[in-house]
Amino acid sequence: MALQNVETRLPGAPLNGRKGRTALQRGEEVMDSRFDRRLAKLLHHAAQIFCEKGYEGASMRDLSRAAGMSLAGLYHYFESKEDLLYLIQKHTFRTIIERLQEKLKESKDAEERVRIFIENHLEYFLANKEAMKVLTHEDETLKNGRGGEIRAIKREYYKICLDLLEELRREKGLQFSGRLAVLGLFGMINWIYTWHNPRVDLDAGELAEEMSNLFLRGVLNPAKTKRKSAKADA
Amino acid sequence: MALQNVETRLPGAPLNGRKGRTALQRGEEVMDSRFDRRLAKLLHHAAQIFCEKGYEGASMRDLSRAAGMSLAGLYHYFESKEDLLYLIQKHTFRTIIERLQEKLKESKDAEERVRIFIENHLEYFLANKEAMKVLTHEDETLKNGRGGEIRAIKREYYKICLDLLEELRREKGLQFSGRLAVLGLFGMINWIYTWHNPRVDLDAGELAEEMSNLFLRGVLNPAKTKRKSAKADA
DNA sequence: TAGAGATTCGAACGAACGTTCGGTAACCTC
DNA sequence: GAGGTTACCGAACGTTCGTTCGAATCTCTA
Repeated sequence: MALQNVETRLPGAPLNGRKGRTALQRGEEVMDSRFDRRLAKLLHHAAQIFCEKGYEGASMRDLSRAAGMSLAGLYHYFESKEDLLYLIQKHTFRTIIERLQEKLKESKDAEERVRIFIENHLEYFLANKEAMKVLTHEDETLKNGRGGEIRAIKREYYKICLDLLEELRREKGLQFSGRLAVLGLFGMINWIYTWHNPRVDLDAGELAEEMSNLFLRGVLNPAKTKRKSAKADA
Repeated sequence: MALQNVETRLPGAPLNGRKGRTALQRGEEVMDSRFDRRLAKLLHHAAQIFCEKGYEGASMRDLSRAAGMSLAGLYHYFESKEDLLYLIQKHTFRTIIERLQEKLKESKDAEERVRIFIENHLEYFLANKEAMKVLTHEDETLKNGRGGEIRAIKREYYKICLDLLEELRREKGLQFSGRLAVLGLFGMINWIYTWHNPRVDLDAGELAEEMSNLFLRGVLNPAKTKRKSAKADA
């Protein structure tokens, strides 16, 4: 799995060099070259720093220190700080979607598939806390081209969840707003980075079950309660 | 309602000046002086800018431009950029808690009180979107003294919500984790700033009712569903 | 209306920022 | 082991940052 953008950048002719690609390839496939592996480590360090200080608050010098590489040396691996954030977000998002689609193949039951969605999200979230915080916390940071691309992936993820919920609604003959349900669910599961403490809180699997129960009971049960008016209408 | 910290700063001897307070007071009470009113407007402009660009990404020059005041002039009203964020967060938090406690006096019914909590939160949230985004998005930005003070108010707010839910649980004889329920609820209602569009989405009251229903059904209904194992255990 | 304090400003400070450049060392291939 | 590419670095560039300072103006009271 090569992290970099294959079409536009190859090891051997990596960044601003427009001097003809001398591609380090085997057969047709770009390999996990040393370049790729080093870049992956840099992205990991960068995610930790962006997580801790925020994108704007973190400096390239912080990353240089954490990665044990000179400031100038970093720019061999990506073309700008913005590009760095883009690479982190894209890789994180694509991976979580990829894993989800793999797991969704395991069930055809609508409710079960929603549970798979939640469990996949939380599992990846808690195993990659830093990157996932960067993904959710800095989701308006990127602008224009790179921002648009990330936003497109986000819509894709949203759409998957919406489809799962509407499938459930159809199957059980329920009535609820898909949009509201998706966004309510996203709120619950994305908010976790603000509070989860592995020493105190449940692990991913247990948390996923609890949150699935909470959410699904809320969605599945008929709307029996009517709002009591606190004041008599005047 | 004076915005500033009365004990440490008064109009007339406002900031770095330690030259003896000549307090502009009437009777015992500090008034909404011109100083207070101008400060309130600055906080409003600052909230908009912090909301748009983030705390770190926003510059004092941005604020100077938006407020139509010189860069140096700003420092007559607060002592630093960090103080500015602190004043915004403190005022916002204190106001939402104050209003909540006022409204909670109107009902003794446990479920109704939870609904009041949600409605109050969403009402204030949507009416003060910028300040509330700054409150939630920059909640780890402040450190040390000022950060500790804000975190204390946040715990207070958390505790109010937790007590409401445990009151509900006791009254209805239910079983659920209060912590998980509070944080799940907070996720749903705080996440809103990332998606709410007033031209498309429900208004505060309707949204509060929908979210209350979703959440309360999830909490009130018995845990009937057992997790179906997707794979037979191997 | 004189004077004291509140308010505002232009200009500048040092520090930190993202990025670039020319060069050196390490590596791989033949 | 020569030659070309990859990997990396020290030093610096130009810009922007938060903040300060002394002076000018405005406002209110006595």
